[in-house]
Amino acid sequence: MKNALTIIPLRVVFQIIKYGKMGRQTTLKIGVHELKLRFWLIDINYQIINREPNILMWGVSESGERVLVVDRRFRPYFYVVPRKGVDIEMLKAKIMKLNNVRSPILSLEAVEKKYYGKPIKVLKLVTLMPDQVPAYREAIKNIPEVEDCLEADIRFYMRYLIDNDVQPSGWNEAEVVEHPSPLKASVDKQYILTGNIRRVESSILPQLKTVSFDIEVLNPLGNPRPEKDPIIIVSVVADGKSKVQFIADGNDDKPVIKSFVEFIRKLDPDIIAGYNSNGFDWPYLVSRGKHVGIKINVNRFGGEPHPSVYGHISIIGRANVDLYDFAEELTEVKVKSLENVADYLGVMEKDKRILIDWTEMAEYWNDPSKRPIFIKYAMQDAESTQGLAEKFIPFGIQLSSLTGLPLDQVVAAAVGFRVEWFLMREAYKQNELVPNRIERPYSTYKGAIVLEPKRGMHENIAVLDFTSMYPSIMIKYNISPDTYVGTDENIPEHMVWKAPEVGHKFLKSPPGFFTRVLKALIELRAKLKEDLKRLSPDSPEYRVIDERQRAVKVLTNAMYGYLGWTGARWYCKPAAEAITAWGRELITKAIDIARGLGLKVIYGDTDSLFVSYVPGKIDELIRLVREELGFEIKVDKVYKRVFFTEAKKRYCGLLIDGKVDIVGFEAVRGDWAEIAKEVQERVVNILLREGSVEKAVEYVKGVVDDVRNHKLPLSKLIIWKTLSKKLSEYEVEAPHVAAARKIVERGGKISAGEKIGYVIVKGSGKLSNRAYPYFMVKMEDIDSEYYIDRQIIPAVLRILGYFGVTEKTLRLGREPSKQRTLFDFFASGRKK
DNA sequence: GCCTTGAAGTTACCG
DNA sequence: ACCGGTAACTTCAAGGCG
Repeated sequence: MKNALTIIPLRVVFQIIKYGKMGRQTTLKIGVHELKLRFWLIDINYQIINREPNILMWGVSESGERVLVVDRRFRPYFYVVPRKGVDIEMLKAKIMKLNNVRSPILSLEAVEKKYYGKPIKVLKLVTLMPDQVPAYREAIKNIPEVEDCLEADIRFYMRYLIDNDVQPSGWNEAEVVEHPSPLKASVDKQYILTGNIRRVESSILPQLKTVSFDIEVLNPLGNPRPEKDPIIIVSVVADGKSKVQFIADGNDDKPVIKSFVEFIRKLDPDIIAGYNSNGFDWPYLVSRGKHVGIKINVNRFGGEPHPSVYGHISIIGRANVDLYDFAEELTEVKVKSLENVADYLGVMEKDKRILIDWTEMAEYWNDPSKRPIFIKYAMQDAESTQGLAEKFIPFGIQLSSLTGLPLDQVVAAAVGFRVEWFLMREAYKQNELVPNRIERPYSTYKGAIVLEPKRGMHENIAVLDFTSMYPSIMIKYNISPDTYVGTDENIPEHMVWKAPEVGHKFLKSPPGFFTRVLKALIELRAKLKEDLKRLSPDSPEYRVIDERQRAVKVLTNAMYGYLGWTGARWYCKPAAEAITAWGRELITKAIDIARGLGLKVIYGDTDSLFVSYVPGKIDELIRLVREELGFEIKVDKVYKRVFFTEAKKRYCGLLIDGKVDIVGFEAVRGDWAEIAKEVQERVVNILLREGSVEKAVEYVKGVVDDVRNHKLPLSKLIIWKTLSKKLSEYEVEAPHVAAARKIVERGGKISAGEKIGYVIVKGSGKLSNRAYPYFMVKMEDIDSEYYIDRQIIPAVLRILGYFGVTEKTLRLGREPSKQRTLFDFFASGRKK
């Protein structure tokens, strides 16, 4: 069955083939068999061939062949919106005067579209070459009768995907013939589209050839220079198992680069995965290649990787995926090194692998006895990368087919752009025009409510939350840019929903663009979840559909934020503002209902409420919220004990299943020293599980002692902070900025977005002066008192302070009289 | 000139 | 380059004092 014929001869069509050099073309009409080809789309681009734009779709056929499907027929276009009252035929004539042989207007027709839900007649201008679109736009938008030009900034191949409903990272069916004049491309078969192309729904993935790789550069200062520093090792994992390494002989890396390039060309992978490969490996390979005279011609056209949209590197015909892009969304991992992420995901345990800091690399490489360890380390990096690829790429594939962005782009694109491409596809299907992206000043609006927590230890607390609060609000009140009723519009009150506090109005009907999209997304997710129930959790389809429902969820939840993003095409501040206003009203009313039932409300944030766990009353609360407010609320979790300080957004609790939750505190932040986080976590555990303040205090004292005596690894003292902008842009010399400068002074390279790991050394004056990059410092230089006074004690007192523990106690000795047991502090349930 | 204080700058979290 | 709300740290400059 696997080798079943997938290319079915359909009918004989007449194919017009042009050949010959420019200006001397001969046309030939021949009969060829048209076939129906099913292929999974990996990448798409376009190329001008014979003075025509050709859409090139790179994919895998059902029978596992690499295919290139070419469509020569598609032409770029955009819309011209006439000003009110302008005669469209007159405008058409005026625009046609711009027509010329060099950039011909292929057609200019009036079409009926909708713009923000309103019917509108616009002109659709079709040109020959994609680059003529912006040229015509610039010329036309200044015509006095023209209101605006729309959709003139959509990349040609994206236009193609949208208009033909072709899905990247998914199956498509195309009516094709074998390409009469195949291009020089590394594929098994080439076809040319003669009929239709359409998407095919399927939860089966093709066998994709995947390669994971990692390069090692000998860099003495942490600042690899392509003119000098060789690529000493390239490690590769092919198809999830075969491991290959290219290792330099001495410092000559020419053979390494050359054989790696040959290897890729020969293996011809569909997906190439790296870790920070957009930021480092590919750019370095290309510039180093340039320096030593080797072309990194690894794309399916025999060309080099090149920088493309969203800061990613494009390799034509393949999906070049930088797994770091996924890691960025893993908020649990604070320092996103490959080994940390792999460890977190269970791909490769950190303490069971070789770790070599870049500072030690030269030493390992130059010492013949240590070099094998270094080589093994490099291989482990590629293996970790491969492990990450297996964890992340299935989700990326679903995001890609859902949003319509090619895999390599969707991974690199920010959330806002993913939402936007999804919306643009929907807009096309619904005959809606896409608004232009315009530059707007940043603008704020009021957000959610956060309740003042009831300080102290509470027992038996349920956490209730609204199910998808913002999407539900959007659907219920039909909030969308096209249903928004401006203050100058006169619409009867009964026809609109009016937001509390802010007073923004939205038409009750018809359903707006966002409402329709959200309903469809929510229905789709429900359907996918149903499908999951019918599948075995170990089946490949289960994984595919599960990742798909996750992708749908992510998109649904980002819809509100998108409306409030000033960079959004469908930006609509009143809509975003109304959503949060209704959200505030909702939670306030829910609190009132809870209190009315006699439930104590301990805390709440945006869409959640912490209330005393009285099952009967909770059920009643859920019912009342459903019936009186029209929203769904559910019990998310139940705490046996939960502890709040006076601070919002910070609490810790013991769940009924025995798990300890820490929210917001230092222990879950990435910018505190590991030792402080570790101690705080342990203290929280002792307190919540055992209820012993004394035990916690004793434990802290022990650690304080260890720190004083330097009885811990330096790594636990490193404070990691992101350098969010260029060094020159800082107004204040913060410690991590000062540490970063010290790296630069030493010859290292630091760029915006990097995490700086620093420690505080002994001395006087500003902290910044005493902040040094961790690799420049020895344990004996460490200022232990800083770590005790400004890291461990504050983190610990945040919790223990409530129980009467003082700084003095922790530093010097105990004050038993002042300490009470945990059970003296229950703020509820004990004093009847 | 020294010390206190509060504003400003900065980061990372919560939902 | 999805939102606002929030805690907490360090720096920095202004203001008070002598």
